[in-house]
Amino acid sequence: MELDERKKKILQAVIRNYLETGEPVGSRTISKYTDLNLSSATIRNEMADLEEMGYIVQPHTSAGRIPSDKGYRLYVDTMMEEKEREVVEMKEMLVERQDKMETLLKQIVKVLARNTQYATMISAPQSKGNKLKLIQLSRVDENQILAVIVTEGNVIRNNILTVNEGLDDETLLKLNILLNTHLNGLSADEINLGMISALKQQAGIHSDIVGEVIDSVAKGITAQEDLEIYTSGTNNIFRYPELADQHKASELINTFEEKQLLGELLQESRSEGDNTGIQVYIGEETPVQSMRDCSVVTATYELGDGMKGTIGIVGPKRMDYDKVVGTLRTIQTQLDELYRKD
Amino acid sequence: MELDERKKKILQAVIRNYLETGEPVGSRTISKYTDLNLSSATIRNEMADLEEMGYIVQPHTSAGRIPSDKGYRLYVDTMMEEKEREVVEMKEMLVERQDKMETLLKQIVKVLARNTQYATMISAPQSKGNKLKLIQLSRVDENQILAVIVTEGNVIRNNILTVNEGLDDETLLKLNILLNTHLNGLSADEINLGMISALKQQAGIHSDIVGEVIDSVAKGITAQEDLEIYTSGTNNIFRYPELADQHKASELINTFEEKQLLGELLQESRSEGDNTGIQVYIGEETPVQSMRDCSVVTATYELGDGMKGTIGIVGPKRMDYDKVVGTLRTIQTQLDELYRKD
DNA sequence: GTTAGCACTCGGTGTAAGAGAGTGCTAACA
DNA sequence: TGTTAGCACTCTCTTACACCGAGTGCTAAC
Repeated sequence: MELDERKKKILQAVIRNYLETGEPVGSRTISKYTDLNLSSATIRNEMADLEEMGYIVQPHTSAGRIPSDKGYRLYVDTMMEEKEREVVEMKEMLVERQDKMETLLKQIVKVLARNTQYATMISAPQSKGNKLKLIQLSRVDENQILAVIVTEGNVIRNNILTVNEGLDDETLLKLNILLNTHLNGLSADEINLGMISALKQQAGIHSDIVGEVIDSVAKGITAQEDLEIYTSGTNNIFRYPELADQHKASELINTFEEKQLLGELLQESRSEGDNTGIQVYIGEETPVQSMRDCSVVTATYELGDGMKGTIGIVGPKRMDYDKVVGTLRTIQTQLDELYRKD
Repeated sequence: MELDERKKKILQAVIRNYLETGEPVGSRTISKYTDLNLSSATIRNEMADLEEMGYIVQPHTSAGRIPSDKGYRLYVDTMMEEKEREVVEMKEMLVERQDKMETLLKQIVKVLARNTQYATMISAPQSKGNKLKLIQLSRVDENQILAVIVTEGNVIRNNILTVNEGLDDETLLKLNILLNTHLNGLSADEINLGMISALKQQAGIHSDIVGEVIDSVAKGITAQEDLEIYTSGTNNIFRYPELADQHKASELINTFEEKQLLGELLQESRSEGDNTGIQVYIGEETPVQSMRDCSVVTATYELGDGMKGTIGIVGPKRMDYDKVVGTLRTIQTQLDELYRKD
């Protein structure tokens, strides 16, 4: 059977209608809604075909039809009309670059959640390929050293290193200079073991302790660390009855609290996304178990130079894809503009 | 009417039973449960009295009784038998002091949530009265300066200050020395305006920019900042049917996500707590609207020297008070021991 | 190919009946 | 006077059943 133009139109009408109402949609509704001027009987025939082809399903015998995952997929791939959305508040909020990455990210998810009414998440930009701006070692205690590492985009990371012996001020100062002269401007993947051992040698005399410190710092720079993720609007899932039942809600909320799975999801979507950096997972396509009744839309964003992170929006399968994709696109653009000036 | 010994025993039995089952408890159950050897009819009479006195209520005419807020209150105040609880995992986890406060706090709430099966929260220890260990200014950009402030207990705070003119390295170094010599070892409330302006004077020549920087640092030290709060186990609320309905769950989860109200709650409980630092809010007693069907138990903890924070546990009103209070007590003790060594 | 008509299916709602748990009250008992 | 047995009563919860409405699939006519 072929999916001709008329069938497409009907499918689109079914989906649009279902997105709005959340109720199974029947032939009569379509007959009145569209400009096809067909009777409900004709629509019924066509819908039977669409069902046979797997684009729509009947929850039970005498109900209307709802889109299947395959139907949504077709819609997202070929029928969606992205609405370039004005993101309320977004502009004012982002006009001024936040000093701290953390604040910026928290704001983004919050605003996004308010705008879309879905649950949102964002992963901090990965520092891989991200340049080191500053390393600062300071003594906080007899044998504890604070290492502050600042990378491009003012991502600040603090590490406390415990050393066996004390280090005197002078050594520490030398170390600071040494590390900064050699490492600043480099990105994490440019800092390899060879370079580290060269540094250790150069540190010379106190090589033991110094080596220890350098190791820790190196680890601090390289470490993916536990991939920071910020979320917002988790309780929006209660807006959608199909997600709000106890079991599903609990699982979802747990996923959002644990954050680990979210990390993997965002991570994966980044490598998979198409050239626009936007990726849509519908129902079972989602790699995260607890989201099998949801759809997830992710967007990769880029701040300046190679600093990439991912934004994710989680909602019911009948989410407003047009709006969500449009909104994400807007944010991508705004972030890009904001940070390109560098 | 007087609350004699027998009535107390019956009340206690009612509460104990209700805590376990979550079902209204009837006279027959009590008659069999207790060692009072009274018939159900007698119990019925007593229960009618208890209801009249307001300690128990009947959800509807032909149901058993459940404790009222007043009943719980009496129970908590006079009948509870704290169980000194071994906190599973706690010991291993805390044996080694965490380098970073953040990690420690996250671990505590997580372990606590797993142990109690309730929702948990913790506020970071307030730096008020908490001594400054280190201030470190570093330049990250032409006109951006990173101020790292470390206080007792290794609470690290990063601030990025934007200055109008650049500062040369030498000035920055001087500033570092100046700030550290004068401020280290002081607590936030010892650092007042007079001291700041004295410092500014001393900074002399570059007074404008330097003043600006000092101001920012001072603000950084003093600022309550947005009171950091960590939570865990929010989805535990789904374990308790009386909290799991859509509306309540949504509200609760929202409260836990927003965190602001939690902050106020923890803050308040700190000042109110009795001498043991443990405070129980039952139902309507809670200052947070969304928790009016919950009970909240808070405990103030102290790390070393004046660094106080608060732990909170949120569950249904029929929470296992004995266990929760016992657990919190244990944690108080352990944290105290751990940090007293200083 | 399209449409009108019709029998059929099935979920949702409303009502009624019955079971079960628990109470309050009365009267008898120690 | 306090305690207990007995009983009628109340109220929730479950089950069964009927009914309504929405929607379908099919057939026959256009």
